[in-house]
Amino acid sequence: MGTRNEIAALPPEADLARADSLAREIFSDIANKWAFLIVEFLGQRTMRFGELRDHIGGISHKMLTQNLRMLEHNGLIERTVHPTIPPRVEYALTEAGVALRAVVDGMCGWTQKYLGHIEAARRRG
Amino acid sequence: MGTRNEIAALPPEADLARADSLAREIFSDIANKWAFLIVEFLGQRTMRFGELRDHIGGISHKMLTQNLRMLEHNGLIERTVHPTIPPRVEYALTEAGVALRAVVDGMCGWTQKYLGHIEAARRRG
DNA sequence: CGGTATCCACCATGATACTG
DNA sequence: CAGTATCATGGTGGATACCG
Repeated sequence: MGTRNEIAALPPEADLARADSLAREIFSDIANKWAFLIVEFLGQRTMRFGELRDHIGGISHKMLTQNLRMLEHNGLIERTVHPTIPPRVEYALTEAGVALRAVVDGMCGWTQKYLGHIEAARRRG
Repeated sequence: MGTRNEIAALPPEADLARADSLAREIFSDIANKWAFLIVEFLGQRTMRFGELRDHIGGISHKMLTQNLRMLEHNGLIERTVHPTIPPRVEYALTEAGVALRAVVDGMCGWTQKYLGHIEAARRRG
């Protein structure tokens, strides 16, 4: 996506949204704020469970676990357990995760770019 | 916020995630499946309420209304009422919405590209 | 430290009905 | 056709506690 031209010709991908149910299911799973934030932070570097929780902020232990499991199940992140005491568990993006990171970064960039626009819209309506 | 980033050259956008609460709030509002699907379909063309509902599929009247209001409130879509009988209401993307569409398209493309990868991951784990 | 399980409050959501 | 309101209800997600 990144530098692909505007809206010009944006074909097949478009109908993914209504396409087969598996694609739709995956799309719905991953298009949520926690998944995006996790991908964003793991995109910066590999992190441990606690680091991730602290960086994200405002996420409960349970939600983080749940989303990490979901992302792992879908092959976006890889979980490495170091059998030390205390345990050390590292999470890293897979290739698919890195690819998604580009999308999430696009969204981050979008948010920054249109922050003013949005504030203005809110004041109006 | 830190304008320096540890990784290659994925700039400031990265720390938006933890940046000011307004950006975070907007990010969290919009990073959800319904918002994405609405943006995706309105990106194809302007649509009426019912059309949108039918194209998206599986969304309740209430959820659609709610999300449309949220997107309008944030200045991503524009609502035009034609005072006919029966009423005709058209929804279209604003400039900000069109820009977000690029992101959503990226996500659609990603989903298609990694569908096989994901299926494989699911079978394994 | 990280994971799992349990409990429970609350809210998001769907269904339904009514209005303009 | 589109919007709003109301209601119930089940599921989401937070808090807590305990395990490895």
